[in-house]
Amino acid sequence: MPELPEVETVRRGLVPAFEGALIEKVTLFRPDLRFPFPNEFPARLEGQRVDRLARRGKYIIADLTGGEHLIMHLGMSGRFTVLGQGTPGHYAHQVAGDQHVHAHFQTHTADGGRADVHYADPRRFGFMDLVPQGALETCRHFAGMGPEPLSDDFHPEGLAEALRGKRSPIKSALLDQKVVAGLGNIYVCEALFRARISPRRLAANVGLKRCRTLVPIIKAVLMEAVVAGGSSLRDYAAADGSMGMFQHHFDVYGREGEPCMACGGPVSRLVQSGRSTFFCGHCQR
DNA sequence: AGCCTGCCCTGCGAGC
DNA sequence: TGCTCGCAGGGCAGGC
Repeated sequence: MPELPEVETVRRGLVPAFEGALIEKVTLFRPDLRFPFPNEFPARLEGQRVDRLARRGKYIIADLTGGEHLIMHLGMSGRFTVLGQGTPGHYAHQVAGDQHVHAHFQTHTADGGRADVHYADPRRFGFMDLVPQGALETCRHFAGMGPEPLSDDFHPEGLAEALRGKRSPIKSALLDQKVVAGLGNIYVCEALFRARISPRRLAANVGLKRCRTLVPIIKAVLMEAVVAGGSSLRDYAAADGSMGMFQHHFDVYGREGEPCMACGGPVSRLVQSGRSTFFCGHCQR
């Protein structure tokens, strides 16, 4: 899954089941996702309470009372589903019928309710990890990660500085989580279109002036997408199973050959860093 | 040092 | 209908 808006939508969907909840039981249906689960993973979670469910870039972070942080990344196809106590039959059916259930959390929520949360990831690009208290910023997942795009830490001056001298195309630079956290292929394409900046433009040639345009646009695109519940293409759904809606608002993503919303010319596609870029060659310079 | 390519893995739709 | 191919929202190791 995906980019910041989708991860944020999933985080919000998990809050009722996780935040303030006691993790009673953890079951692993296989020993690994992309990487092996941490040693003694279920035992280190069971009996822990989740103080807070946060997000950093495309990661969801559960702060555990015992001190460790549970890091969750959904990769490309990871999906959390929250099932209430009232649907045990439904849950059993899903577990029996779904070959891709890789982890299952049973929680006792703060208001006395119970929830079953399961994580399934067909493509297994996702992973979970445990990080010691106080080591979040220095752990391998977050060391060097760029600012949160929706925070005040992300501003035109900072972006211009991060891009200075960079020889890669702006498209690739914005996908780099060290430049800014949480952006992925969809929202970079959309933001560059709105900013009328060519994805091929060298990052070094996106100076402060263009950053003053680009930064507010990145924030706007992400905020709109969060409000819409993210974008559902193939794998993504929120933790309650609902679909995001922002895919209906794409200007360029996935629209190769279709008319540009601004000039009516055809939307183009090219491959950069092995990924599809969608853009309007007429509007974006 | 920093950039790019290839790879991890499975599923799905398009095209034959 | 059934096969193969290309492609998919991410991140990392390795090579240059």
